[in-house]
Amino acid sequence: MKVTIRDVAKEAGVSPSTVSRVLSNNERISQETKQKVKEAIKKLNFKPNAIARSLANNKTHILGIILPNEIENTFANPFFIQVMQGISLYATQHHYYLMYAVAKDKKDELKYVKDFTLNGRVDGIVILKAESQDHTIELLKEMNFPFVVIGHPEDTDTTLWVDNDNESATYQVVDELIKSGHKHIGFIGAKIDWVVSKDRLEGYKKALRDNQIVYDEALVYHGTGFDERTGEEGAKVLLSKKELTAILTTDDLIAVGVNLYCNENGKDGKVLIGFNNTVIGQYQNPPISSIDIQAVKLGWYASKLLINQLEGKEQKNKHYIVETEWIKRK
Amino acid sequence: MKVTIRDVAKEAGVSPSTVSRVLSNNERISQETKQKVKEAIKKLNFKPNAIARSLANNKTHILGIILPNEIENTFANPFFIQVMQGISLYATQHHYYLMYAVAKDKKDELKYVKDFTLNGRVDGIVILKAESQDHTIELLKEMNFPFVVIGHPEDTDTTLWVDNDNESATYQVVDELIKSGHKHIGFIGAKIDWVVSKDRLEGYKKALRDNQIVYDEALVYHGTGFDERTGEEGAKVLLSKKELTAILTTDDLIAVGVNLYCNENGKDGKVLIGFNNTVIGQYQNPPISSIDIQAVKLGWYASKLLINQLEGKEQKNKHYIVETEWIKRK
DNA sequence: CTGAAAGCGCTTACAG
DNA sequence: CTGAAAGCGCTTACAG
Repeated sequence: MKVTIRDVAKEAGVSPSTVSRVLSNNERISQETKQKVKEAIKKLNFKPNAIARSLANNKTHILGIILPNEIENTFANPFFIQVMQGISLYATQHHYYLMYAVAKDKKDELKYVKDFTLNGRVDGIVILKAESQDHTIELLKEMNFPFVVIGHPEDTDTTLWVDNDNESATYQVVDELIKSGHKHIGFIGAKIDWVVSKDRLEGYKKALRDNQIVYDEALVYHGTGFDERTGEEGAKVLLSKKELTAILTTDDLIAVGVNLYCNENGKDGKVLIGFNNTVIGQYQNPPISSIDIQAVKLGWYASKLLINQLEGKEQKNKHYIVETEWIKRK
Repeated sequence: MKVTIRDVAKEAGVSPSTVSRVLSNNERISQETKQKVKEAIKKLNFKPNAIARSLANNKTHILGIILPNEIENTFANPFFIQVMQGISLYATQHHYYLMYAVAKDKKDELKYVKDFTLNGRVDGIVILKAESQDHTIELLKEMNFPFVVIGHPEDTDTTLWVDNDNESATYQVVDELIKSGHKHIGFIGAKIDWVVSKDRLEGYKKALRDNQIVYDEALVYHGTGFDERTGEEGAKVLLSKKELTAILTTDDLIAVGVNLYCNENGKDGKVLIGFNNTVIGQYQNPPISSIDIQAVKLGWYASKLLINQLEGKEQKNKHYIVETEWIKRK
């Protein structure tokens, strides 16, 4: 039923080896036989079996993407699908395929990584969030299995990664806010375990310091995730202690939560800034300013780094910093 | 380096065939040898190679998901990632894996479907959007390749599919609006080529008819996608012709666009309804009512239908209707 | 430039 | 209950 390389060989009057060589574009094949084989391939509508190739080559040409544990809260956030799109953009152009798995928690994540790698399902892994002391990353390194991290792993030298410069992004915002007169600027972030949270807080601190403003813990709140609840909770906690004129949050959804709390409690008129430049921030009332992290590009570069490594290409850059863009609104 | 079934066989003092039988839980293996083999597997930390298994079995245990062409506009919409999560939920429980591809347009979609199927990369395909006269679906049927459609294909008998009852969802809303006094209800939808658009319009029409209201084309606008632009455009067009007290749209993002236009042009105070129950609608000012289509469930059932078919299970239901829920706000 | 043979790591019908 | 052998559909080192 299924047409194989043998059928093509018979049709073209050559050996299977020759057909295989034509398929892989081997140069030591005469134009003439190449032609014959190509015609036979066309005539029989032959498509090489990807699985058999993988087995013979010991390469799947598949990348495995692990969507991280906290995703459920965050599924409203277009970050993940945009990253997946970016990964896909580069990968398909270079004839790589993509598998994904949704991990319920960190343990689940490890399970999938083991499954994907040890059973030979994929050639490389894309990790979508780095924690400090990340067990998944440790395992992958130990196994010496190719992977790339979107985010900022602790070990920045040997690991492939792509990230924004989150520290300088928040630095820039806070610095500008201070220079335009704001004295009490709040910070509301997600889990402080996440490297991304730490980086963003660091820029906030540094900007204060460089402007001779004393860092005040009472203006900072660490929530659980990139969600509205964190925003509402954070606003409630911070605003009960201090008067703030601006609040920097680490996600548009958090900013939306803050906005909600402020509107409901007559605390409006504050400058609010989020991250990710989502539609939801854009259509808030008032619209929320946001730092665009360019998730598609993050995915694209991650894909590029990993695939280059898999193809054994020399690459000077073991990581990329994707520019952020502060979209000011109102 | 890599430990294979032969190493395990040697370690356990049996043949590779026996190891294979233990792996596949063949019943005709004595408890004793089963024990020996299991110990050897553990000792050597053996993991069977998925690719080799696939080749021998002629089954990949992989499902291919084609994310449709119009997705770029719609990436803000959590629908796709939720569906992917739902598919994953059922699939991983049943030891299936997932590949995805992002299709730029219909032609691209066909290309991926051909690639996935003809090269033997996947056992089944999930299509995320049905058009009328859908070439992808036609091809899959012609090839007799297992697939499931999320949405409502034209051929509802032989094809596996999962959908909401979009017609009755809009019927219910419009009927209730009329009964509570609304006489001029607008309808703003995405491309009318899409089956989902047709179904939603159909429910609107039927509710009018059942309430002895004449259908007026001037109250209906068909845009290009599930996006704000369609909403803004639609609002502009419809509201220049008629006074409307309520507008039913086929997506929260469309409703957001309508809201924007209304707020900016002093046309506020209208009852606005969207689809998908997204965070963005929820945090609009005023919040937008929405019909929750339960995208995770749509994915879950699609996965279930397809996998059951692949496993050769008898199934009476060749399709599922996932309940919608009208989330009323304000 | 081309072919025969062995191999990738499994599975399974056949034989015992 | 278990093993030897052939096979899944490719690739590639070896020989010519």
